Amino acid sequence: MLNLRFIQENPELVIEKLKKKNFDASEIVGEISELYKKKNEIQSSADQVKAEMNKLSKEIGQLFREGKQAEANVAKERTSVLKDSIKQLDEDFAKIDEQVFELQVQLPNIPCDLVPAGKTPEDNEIVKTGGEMVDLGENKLPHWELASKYDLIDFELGVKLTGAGFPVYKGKGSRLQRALINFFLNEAVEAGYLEIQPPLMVNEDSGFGTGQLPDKEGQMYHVTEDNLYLIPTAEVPVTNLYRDVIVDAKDLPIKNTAYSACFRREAGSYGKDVRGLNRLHQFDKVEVVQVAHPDKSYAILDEMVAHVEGLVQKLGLPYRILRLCGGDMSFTSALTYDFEVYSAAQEKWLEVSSVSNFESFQANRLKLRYRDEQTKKPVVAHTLNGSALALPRIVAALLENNQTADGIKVPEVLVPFCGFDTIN
RNA sequence: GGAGAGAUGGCAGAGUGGUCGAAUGCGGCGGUCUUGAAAACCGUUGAUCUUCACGGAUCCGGGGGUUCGAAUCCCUCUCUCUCCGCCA
Repeated sequence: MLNLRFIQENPELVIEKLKKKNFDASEIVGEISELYKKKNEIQSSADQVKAEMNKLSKEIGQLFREGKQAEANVAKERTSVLKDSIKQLDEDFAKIDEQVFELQVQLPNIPCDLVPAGKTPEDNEIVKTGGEMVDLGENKLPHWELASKYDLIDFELGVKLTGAGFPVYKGKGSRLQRALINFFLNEAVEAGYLEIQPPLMVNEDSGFGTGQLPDKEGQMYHVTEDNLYLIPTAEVPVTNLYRDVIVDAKDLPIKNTAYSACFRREAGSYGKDVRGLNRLHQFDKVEVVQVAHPDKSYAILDEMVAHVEGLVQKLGLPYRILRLCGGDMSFTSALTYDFEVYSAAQEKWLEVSSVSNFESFQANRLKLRYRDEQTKKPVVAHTLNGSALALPRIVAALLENNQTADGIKVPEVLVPFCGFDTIN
């Protein structure tokens, strides 16, 4: 969420910048401004009355100790007016504070200047294309057919056990998954990330901290009995490690990586987008998260993009990197790069990673700060994260792109992890 | 699931109605001493809101109440720990 003071001091800027996200903030910002002024007025009145009350209470205590009962009782009578007034002011304050907060959380993050204008995915900017496109010829099979041909993934069994979108991986299919997870984690650890194994369920506070709640409630599986949410990404528990934390400036950047299963309800998805591995309710992903000094966060974003690029290159997949346009970006992001790999049988690009700088948007919610070395004061940090990588679509592309008449070739980098070089 | 205990500053831990944003210890920071370091000693060390500033207000798990006055008393919720049961 955006800082209140920042909104108050830069209303025009906020409105102008949010236009790029196709968000008309003028009404909300206007209301916030008005309420904020009122809030300050109430607070200053309340503070004054409270100060008087505190003073009076001390005097009464003093009188009692001196045994001046009568004087004390006279003074007591004067407090009742103050008391009522405090109660009223506190109520008004709480109400208006709540109103401001509700408006505040409705404002999306401000996109950074690099973000291209646009409304739909077609407006995203392709910043780089890499890897070799393969020509599979006539007999190419989509990954779901390959998965069934080599008995790697059983979608029907998943339906039997749970429902659509919960595939069962078998044999070399399962081992390939495990190999990818290990490969990705090793690469991240080598790049200096600390490996974390987070809980797969989080509470409401954590959901709020990273921005899933309150708005995207419907995207997460909710265990109502215990009021816990299944994580849609390891970003949620890992970033929330730093909720309500003030870190030393010298500990920045903090680099964490985590493998986790991810759970998404994907309400509203339908059609051929959900075929095979293209869109699942449960999938595996390795995530990288960083907590950064504000001055460094954009350099770090580039570093993270380079890390993810290294992964797809090592896997030998044709890829492209997109800079998301204002209309396609998430609510919380200031700048996002998406990675897509080309799935040669489906003949389409599949999103496999999203790397974002949230600047202080999450950190404001999280109360995640670092202590400035000069001023010794807490300053809100920046947070970033990226998939490195999400497995299903990587698997889809690997199966499709590497298919031959004799079987599916496994990328060399994965062979040490899975123990075979061909699926046949 | 049953029974009990507890939640205080970075950590440990005191505080059962006013002088308590809170003793003390550890840790952190600055200094003295030292060739340097350690030890010792001295000082310092929470956050938020508000104000140009002085200052003021709020915060002892969350919410509510009693009182002139609450970390302290009452109600309620949440969470944690211990023991028993069950169990990977």
